[in-house]
Amino acid sequence: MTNKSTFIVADDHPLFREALIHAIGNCVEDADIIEADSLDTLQAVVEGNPEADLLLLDLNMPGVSGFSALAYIRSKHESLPTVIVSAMDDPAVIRRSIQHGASGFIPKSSAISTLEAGIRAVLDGEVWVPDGINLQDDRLDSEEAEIAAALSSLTPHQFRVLMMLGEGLLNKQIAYQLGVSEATIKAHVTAILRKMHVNNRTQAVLAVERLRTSTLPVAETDSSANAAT
Amino acid sequence: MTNKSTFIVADDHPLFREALIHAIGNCVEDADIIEADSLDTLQAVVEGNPEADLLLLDLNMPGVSGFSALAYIRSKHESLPTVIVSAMDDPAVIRRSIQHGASGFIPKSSAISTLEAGIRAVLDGEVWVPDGINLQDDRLDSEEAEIAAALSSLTPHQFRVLMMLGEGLLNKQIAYQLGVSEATIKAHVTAILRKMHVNNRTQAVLAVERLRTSTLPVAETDSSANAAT
DNA sequence: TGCCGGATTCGACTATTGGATAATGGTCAG
DNA sequence: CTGACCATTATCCAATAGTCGAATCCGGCA
Repeated sequence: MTNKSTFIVADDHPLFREALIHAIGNCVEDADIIEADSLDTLQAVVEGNPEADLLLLDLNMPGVSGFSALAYIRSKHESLPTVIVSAMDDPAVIRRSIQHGASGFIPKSSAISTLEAGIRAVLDGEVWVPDGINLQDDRLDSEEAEIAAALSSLTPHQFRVLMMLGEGLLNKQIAYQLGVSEATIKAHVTAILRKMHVNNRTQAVLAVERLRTSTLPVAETDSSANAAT
Repeated sequence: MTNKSTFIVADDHPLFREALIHAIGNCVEDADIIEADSLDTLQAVVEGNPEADLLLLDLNMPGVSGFSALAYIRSKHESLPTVIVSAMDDPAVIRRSIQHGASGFIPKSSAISTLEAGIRAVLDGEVWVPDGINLQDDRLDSEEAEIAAALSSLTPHQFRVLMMLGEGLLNKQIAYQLGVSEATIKAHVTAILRKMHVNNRTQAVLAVERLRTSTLPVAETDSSANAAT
């Protein structure tokens, strides 16, 4: 029992899941593999297997945007090492992944041997990123950290509803898709707005969007304000 | 008259505007310079000077997100060459700028001589981008092109309102800031939703967000897979 | 001058959203 | 078992959002 490892592979692309599973097979013997191809299944699988040894997570699953799922899952399951497997190999994305709690980042363009090396390293407790990526001192943008903290305070249902808000759905549509009454969704939305410290759904969606990918450029922050007149 | 050039410099950072103006002075004699530091002033200036020779536009002005302003202004003033001057020097951003109609892209980190070279090249009718950037065949993402097309169908007021929706403002707040009644804003919003082919403000905001910066990763399309087996 | 079309404006009406409160049932930890 | 928290639903109410029709303004243009 104790030496049988459990892996969760979350990616909406079946062929890619297969590739990942194959690579895992080369890293450990006798591994339990659980697959997820959507936010729904991912949540169910993670909740149902809190003792899993590793989560391989695609940054882009249907129903989840950018770092939201990573930040959320990490906050709920701190003992579950998570490796991001993404088509983006932008250094900024890699750094932000680690800052949001990932234990590794493996570009989808990696060679199989690289992929396996990454998995092994993380299983050994290391933080693994591609060669040439400098993690050093830079910290998570404070605004982004606040949003991540707010996300971590959400319940699983609330998180799911928030992601659906992020698709521009009406309460009524969300209620239908989740099979509950509109009143329930309204209660969730109210709770979400409170926890995210915003006043309406549009602002909640904008907050989530900031965890998507590019916190724009360098945001001139400093400077003035005077400009106005 | 005819040989006096008019330049529009749009950037919210006064010091940087000054630097740009100085560089322009080294490129042409006797130039009329008009400055803009916000979406409001930019719109006013562009509308009021349709015969300007060149627009130097920052990608990040308060009140405008990413490529929205570029796409919009280009569609309304096709004869106004526009050069993006941005702190981002990501090749993808440069390519998308050109795809959205810019005649050039000059990183803010450029040497002054480079900046001037870029301005001269564009004034000569060329398309100028930093060395090493390959513009080649790739086309604008079709979804992004649809959004840009929708933006180009908006009236100036509608565009301004849409950008304010993008900040999560209420109709009431927008009405106050623009000095009109809430009913007017509601009418604008309705028109915007129609033209953008969406059902509510949140979806409109999400569409605009897609022109912000990173059309996420490479959208799995191709590949994948092979890595496997 | 006078007409046309689009942009802008606005009020009235309806739909959706946001917020407060309350009640029920399930789960989990102490 | 009991209390704490979550999910669910309902009801009621106030605020916001969105639609429709209409008046006004404004820049061409015959």
